[in-house]
Amino acid sequence: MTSILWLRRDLRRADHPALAAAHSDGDVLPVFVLDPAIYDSAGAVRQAWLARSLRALHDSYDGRLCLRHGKPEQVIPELAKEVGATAVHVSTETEPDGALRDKRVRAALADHQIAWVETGSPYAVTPGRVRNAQGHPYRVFTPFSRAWREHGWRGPSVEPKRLSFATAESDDTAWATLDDAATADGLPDLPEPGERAAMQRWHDFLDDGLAHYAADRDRPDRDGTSRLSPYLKFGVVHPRTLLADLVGRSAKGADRYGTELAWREFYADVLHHNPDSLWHDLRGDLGAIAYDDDPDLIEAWRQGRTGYPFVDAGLRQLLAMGWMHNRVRMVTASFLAKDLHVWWPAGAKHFLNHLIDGDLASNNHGWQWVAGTGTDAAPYFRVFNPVTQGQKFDPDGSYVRRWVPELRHLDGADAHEPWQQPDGYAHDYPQRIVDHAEQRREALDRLAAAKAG
DNA sequence: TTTTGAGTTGTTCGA
DNA sequence: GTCGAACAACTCAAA
Repeated sequence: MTSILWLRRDLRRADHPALAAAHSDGDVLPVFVLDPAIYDSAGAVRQAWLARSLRALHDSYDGRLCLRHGKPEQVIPELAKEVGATAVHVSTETEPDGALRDKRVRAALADHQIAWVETGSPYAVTPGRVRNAQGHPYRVFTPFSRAWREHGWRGPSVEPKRLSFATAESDDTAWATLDDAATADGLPDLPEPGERAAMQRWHDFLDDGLAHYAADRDRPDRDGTSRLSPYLKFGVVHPRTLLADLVGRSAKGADRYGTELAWREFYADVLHHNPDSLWHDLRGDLGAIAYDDDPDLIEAWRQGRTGYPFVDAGLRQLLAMGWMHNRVRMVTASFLAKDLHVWWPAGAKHFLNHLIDGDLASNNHGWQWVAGTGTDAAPYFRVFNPVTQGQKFDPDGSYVRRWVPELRHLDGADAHEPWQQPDGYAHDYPQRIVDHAEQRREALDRLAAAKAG
């Protein structure tokens, strides 16, 4: 018997339940489908990262990965017929578009009496499984995370020792497309692709980073995070693998890291139950908030030319690295939503376009949290101050100086307030495009007005 | 069923 | 400089 292992957000070989399931069916044909509907919507950085990750995946599957280009609902059934596969194995996809796509593929396969088998998902607990006592999904993080931990998860899946592969020709033009993307001009330095690099990074982090994680994770001027998000994005490493390694480590850092993984699972769960919340307010009942749409201000924000050093540093880091520190994601998002009064999807799209780790659920629900339209009925008055956030989390200004060369002549925390320095604008750093205190009041007024209206 | 208390990530003001 | 209170009202989990 031959079965197809259709890989999507599970580009690995280790700890892979769907692979184990396919293996137990007989010969395995590992396949990736380059679907223009998804691929074309990714920015150059994530395309390059996907391309390099797929090359690494091809290697880890002994050069047996079959790459095809096209619509999965056509490609997968055709390929199944071509190789005489009797089943298609996948990890469950829970993101809205992917879930719909799978429904179409599944229907097409059913027409040919080919089985569709879902085993595992990109999450330790598949979205939809964690429920409260009434059987309802959670919409508040803390109770979710408690229930999520209590629910527990399987141990890592044992990798089949000797895989027996089926083979099929790859689409050479698809590989060419990927190779072009992988080597495109102007790409930032990207992480080393592949499972081995991911695990190397993880073990380095366990050895050197975990002990200080709880404190350092909020410091963009330090290398305090695991930087595994690009690998988690495509399932090069599975969170279950990481959680298993954290067991028995009593340090605060281990607990905290587990909590951060729980956030990823929480937002996936929320999105699973509310697919429309991907691009629309989760809480549509808040009343109509008045938004602005000034293209010049939005473009200044995109380019990191707002005149607020911490904000600009983050936005420039995003363009330069394809990555931004989490703390700064919140601050820059707050600036767009609260200081420029722009509806969050514009910012979420910009992030997704440039982030190497751009994850739909985490990104868009993170934005909704900042905008106040998402989960967490948090106080409406939570508006980040871009200056004090910088002073607090980048106390000697080194993060700002790294990404904003116009401010490198300013010492220490002076870099956060060039307007306080006689030579603050000596190197053409832009003036502030809005007054934060004024716009904070404006944002609060608009929320109050929306409520009253 | 009703009630109670908590809710990632903040800021400002005044003592 | 430090610290606590105030900043809405609401949702939701749990007792």
